Amino acid sequence: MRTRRAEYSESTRQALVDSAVDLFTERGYAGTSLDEVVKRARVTKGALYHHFSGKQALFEAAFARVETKAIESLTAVVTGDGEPWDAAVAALRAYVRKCLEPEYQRIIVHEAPVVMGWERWREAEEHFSFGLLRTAVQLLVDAGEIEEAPVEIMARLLFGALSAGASTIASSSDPKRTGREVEDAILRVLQGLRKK
Amino acid sequence: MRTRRAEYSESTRQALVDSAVDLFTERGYAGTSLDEVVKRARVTKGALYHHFSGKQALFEAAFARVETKAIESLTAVVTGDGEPWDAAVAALRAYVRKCLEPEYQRIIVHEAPVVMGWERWREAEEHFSFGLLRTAVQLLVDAGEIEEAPVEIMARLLFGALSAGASTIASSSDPKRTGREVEDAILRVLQGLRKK
DNA sequence: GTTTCTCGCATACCCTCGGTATGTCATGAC
DNA sequence: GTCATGACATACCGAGGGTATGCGAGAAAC
Repeated sequence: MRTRRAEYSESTRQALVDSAVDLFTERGYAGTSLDEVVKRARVTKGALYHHFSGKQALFEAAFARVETKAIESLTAVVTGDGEPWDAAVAALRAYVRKCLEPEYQRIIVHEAPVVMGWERWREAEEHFSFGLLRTAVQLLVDAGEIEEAPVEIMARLLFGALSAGASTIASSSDPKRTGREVEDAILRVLQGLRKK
Repeated sequence: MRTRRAEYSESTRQALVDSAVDLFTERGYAGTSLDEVVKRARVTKGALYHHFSGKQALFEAAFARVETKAIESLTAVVTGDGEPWDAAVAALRAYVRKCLEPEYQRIIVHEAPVVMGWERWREAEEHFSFGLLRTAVQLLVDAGEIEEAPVEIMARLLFGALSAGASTIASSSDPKRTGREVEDAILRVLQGLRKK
């Protein structure tokens, strides 16, 4: 039986992470002060330091929150029914759409590599979206849809291209048109890799 | 006739930018304090604030320094002699090599999008490496080597993929092997876009 | 039911660092 | 030689991350 105290504690922690996600999305890591985070969560810094060792740890919790939510929706797409090719195309589309969400783009794509450092970010991503993307590429290779290739590398290039594409769409004056162009370009690249 | 004062002033400014490049490369923007930059340049903060409106302006000067140097070497490759196809391949190779340089990777690829904000970074890159990469893609389209396509978008995806590839090489335990794999993968992608 | 313990906070404080305001002096103009 | 200017140097301030300590609500023990 879970105590009321444990419940309150967890609720406070959630509120802190929720507030951090909102503020990091809006202002970035450097532009967000811990005082604002705690104010928004209706606690004080003591509570924050009780749950997290510092600002970076809070960021990593925010990162994990956003990515956990992301892979919930992406996993079904990657491992779903249908031809491997169609599943891969659907996964890439879904990933681009995910990158268009403000919190994913700001926290995962833009801020995390710098805040966490590239290597730590890369390592974390193995268990989240990048891991899924690599699975999608692996499934294509296994199904014989594309030539044998170092899956890791191919997935890395795709990951870089997709997030660049999404950032381009997000900052476009005509996101619909840019979105179609990005999608077409990605499909062309993928088609070019396909075995005949 | 240039005065001695003007000369000293320019020398001080250079020293500040040089120091900033070194420290931003080593520690990133957030991890570099202005006191360290001025100490390394053998001046005080008054001098820094005379030449730059703040830390961000100093970063932008560092960015411009690193990119100006980068395009010096990249321009010849993009617009050099030889078949358009070969020139494009050479340009991509040269760009990956450039991304492997610690200062380019840290300041341009990792830090700038966050410090300057994605849109400001993108705008600045139009006049630097990205602009050159787009030229390379444009030359391929003009020469009929690849199908008609929105050059801007294709260049953006490539830019994202190449910098992700370079970051992967830089953090690899076997950079030589990873380097070859990245190169092969990029060539395959490019080959897949080629008109038959 | 009462007392004691624990831990989840709240508060006060400290130091670093980006930025501001003011003063000084080396250089250049006349 | 005198005066003006601008290229600095220095002192100061407040924001913000982090540390240390105290308090009290909830849980456990009796």
